[in-house]
Amino acid sequence: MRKESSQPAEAVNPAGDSPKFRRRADARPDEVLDAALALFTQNGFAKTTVEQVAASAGLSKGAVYLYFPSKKALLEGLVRRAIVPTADQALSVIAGYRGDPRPVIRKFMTKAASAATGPSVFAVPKLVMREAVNAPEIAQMYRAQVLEKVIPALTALIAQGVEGGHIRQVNPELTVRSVIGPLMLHVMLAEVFAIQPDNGLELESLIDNHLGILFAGLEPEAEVKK
Amino acid sequence: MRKESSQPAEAVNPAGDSPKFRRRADARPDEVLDAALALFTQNGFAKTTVEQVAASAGLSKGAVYLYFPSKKALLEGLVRRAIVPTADQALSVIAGYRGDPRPVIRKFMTKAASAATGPSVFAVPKLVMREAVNAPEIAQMYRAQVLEKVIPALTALIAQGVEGGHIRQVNPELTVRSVIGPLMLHVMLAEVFAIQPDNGLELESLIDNHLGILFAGLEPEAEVKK
Amino acid sequence: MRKESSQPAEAVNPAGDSPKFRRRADARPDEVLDAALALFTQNGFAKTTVEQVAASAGLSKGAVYLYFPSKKALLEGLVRRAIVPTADQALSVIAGYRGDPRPVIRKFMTKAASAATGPSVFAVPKLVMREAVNAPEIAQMYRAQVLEKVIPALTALIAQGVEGGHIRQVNPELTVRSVIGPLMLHVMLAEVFAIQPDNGLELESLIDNHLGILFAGLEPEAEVKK
Amino acid sequence: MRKESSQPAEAVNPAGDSPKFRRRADARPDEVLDAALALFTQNGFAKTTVEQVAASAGLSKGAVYLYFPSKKALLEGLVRRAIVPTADQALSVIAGYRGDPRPVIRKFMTKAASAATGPSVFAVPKLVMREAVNAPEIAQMYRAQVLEKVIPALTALIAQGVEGGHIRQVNPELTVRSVIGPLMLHVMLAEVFAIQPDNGLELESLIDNHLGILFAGLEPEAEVKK
DNA sequence: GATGAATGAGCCTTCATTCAT
DNA sequence: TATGAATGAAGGCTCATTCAT
Repeated sequence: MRKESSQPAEAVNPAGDSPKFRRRADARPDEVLDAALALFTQNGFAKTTVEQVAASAGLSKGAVYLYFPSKKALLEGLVRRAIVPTADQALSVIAGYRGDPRPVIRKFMTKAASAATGPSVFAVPKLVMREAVNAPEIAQMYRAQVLEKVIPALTALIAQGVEGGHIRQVNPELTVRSVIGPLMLHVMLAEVFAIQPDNGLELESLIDNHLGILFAGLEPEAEVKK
Repeated sequence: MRKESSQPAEAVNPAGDSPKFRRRADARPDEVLDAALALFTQNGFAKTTVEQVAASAGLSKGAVYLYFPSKKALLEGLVRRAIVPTADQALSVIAGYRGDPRPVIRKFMTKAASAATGPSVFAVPKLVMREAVNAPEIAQMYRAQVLEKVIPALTALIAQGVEGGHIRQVNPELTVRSVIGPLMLHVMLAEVFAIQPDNGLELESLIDNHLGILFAGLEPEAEVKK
Repeated sequence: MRKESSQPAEAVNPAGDSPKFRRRADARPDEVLDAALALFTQNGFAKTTVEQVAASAGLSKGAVYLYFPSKKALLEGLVRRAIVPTADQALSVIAGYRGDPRPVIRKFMTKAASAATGPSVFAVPKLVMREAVNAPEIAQMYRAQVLEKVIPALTALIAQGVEGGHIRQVNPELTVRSVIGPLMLHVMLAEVFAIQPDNGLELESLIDNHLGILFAGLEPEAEVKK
Repeated sequence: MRKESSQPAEAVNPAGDSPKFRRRADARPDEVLDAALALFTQNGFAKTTVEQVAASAGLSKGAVYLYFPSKKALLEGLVRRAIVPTADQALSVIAGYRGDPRPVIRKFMTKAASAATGPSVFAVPKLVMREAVNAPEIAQMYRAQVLEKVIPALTALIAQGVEGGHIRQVNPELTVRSVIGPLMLHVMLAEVFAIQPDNGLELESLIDNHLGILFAGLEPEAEVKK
């Protein structure tokens, strides 16, 4: 339920941990990032002090700088850590699929939603959106590493669906917004404004309702009055 | 030497309430807000200094405090100023409508999109989203004054559409996300990450494509394979 | 005995100064520099904090930054303020003189020595020497603005003396070291190591003794056993 | 993997006092000092970190503290190491000489200059001058161990030369400045400001030119117009 | 002896806010 | 009203020094 550390943190220190003052070796950077993620998410980047991060990770302020050269590097590290699994997961589902895109889209959405149970999965994207203005390099990194992989893949998925006649003639690029947008808004409303549907933030229901409409709307023969 | 406000500030205050030559009268606060909006949007709240706002509005730093008691009050003022027209516009379209909700939804979306040509319409909501964490009172205000008016209204619109048999049996609350989400994502991608479809940020195309799918998906008889 | 401010500080505020809280207008930067000079001289640049400078100038720490953008800018300002009078004074004595250089050298040395009564005249050059390593831009500035004016001028003075047969055939460039070096060493020993001749730091005696030897050594007919 | 010291560290400790294979034995402190000298000279004391010194000496940061109790102790050690040979060399030349001081002065200057080919000889004095303010104890040490031996010795040398009628009636204490000052200035200009005569930093030429003038100026019969 | 992770004090710099004029 | 000099609190970052291993 916690980080998927890029370092094999546990393997390094397999023996029973001694109480207070142990060199947690390579686990430390990840612990710092965990603390940073929690605080950045809760209070925003600007309002979080390095000292808070350090304290929350059980270190002194100076120690943070042993692992990250600057406060901004924490943000960058956070994004970098989240990037690989995210993008890979997404792409592994979509990769080179041919046929009706709807089952794949459902799988994709379900995966995203189930991952979203823990707070950490959407935390980074949200952080990136919020801080993009103040840290354009990081926004750029996220764009290059995540968005420009996931969006084109989805676009291609839809495009081939159109070409294969599995779904209606739609603009694939724009349709990607129709696929993801509702989920994003749902999460945003909930986490930014604490606005939830009456019976809670049930991602499953949201996805069911959303895909019900979306998939019907993509039916080839569907024709509508305006 | 004074900056000409980009908003027709005079129009806001059309009544002849200035004695003889009061300098742009009560337009001043509005000019300050204009400056603040531009800077907050561009650089974020935290990275914008009061002095920058003052300079950009053609005032001295101290003068800003004649109109606004604190920096945060600028944000609040910005939101407050944007709230009334936004909510009213939205509600005036939706208010107590009975029948197929789709034409109304189209009108609503078109209105939003056409207003969005200028940067200032989505600027405030985006600002609020970004700064909600740091200024919960303001998020709360926005929620109370805008979201909790617009969302329930849309929900009701959809609900009565379902009840009247004009659209399929969907969850109205969740369907609101399906209506608005794609537009929001479209704008966010464009403005935060500079990701646009190949032929530019055409809101019209987006809305056409989006509503094409959405409305088809809402057709009462539409039934889909999964 | 104090600063030769480049700003007409007194002229700005001619009326009788009111007690505590007066805007000292353009005098402030100079006051800050005075404080900085004293502290940098006494404790070195690195060991002096901006807060000390501020306190010594009767300001808050933040106020220093109203006048100087950084701590290093204080050093730069110090040097810049000292540069113009120094170089000009020196050059005005030497400028385009023709004939026996010795009287001019005496005048030059006397001027330097008499100026050296106050602490501030040699303070800046000493500061520059000490901090040259840490602030190469400043060393460069001093070099360009002072040294590369004064040294070539003295070199030319000596060169024409040699050509005119007023002094012996010496290497003018190297002879400049023979002219200035003893004075510099004298001051350095006194101020860095508190080493003074038995009867105090009498610059006059030093110059008399030094020029006595130097001028004799420059006599055209002088010929020596080794 | 260990750095080869640029100084013949072994030569310092020629006696066979190492058991079998003690790693470079007591050379370690010397290597640390070598590294410190290089870095202090290049970047100044304050801007050099202990870690840099350690790295440059091929040790860990902690190991430096096995040999020197503090950073300042490095400076002290540097000075202490340089003191004995310097002072002794100087004094051995001058000690109790009777007669015309000029040949001795030439020998003294030549020795200093030839030693100055390597950077290390003047490095310590220059370091001391620069850091004297921040480390008064060290300045005091240098003064007591070097300056107060060398200067009085030179003074005595000149004094007996005057008494013996070998040179003109000059103030011996002040004349010491005339002897050493030019060399010091020459080196300072070159190393602090990179100002050299047209044909390079030829100490030989400088000394020839300088002593030519000086010795002529000290001639007993020399009498000059002012 | 040797390592290097960790500490903690300290300094430069920024900026919202105040207030004498 | 309006100014802008001045304040003071706070935060990012560095680095000499310590200490468990």
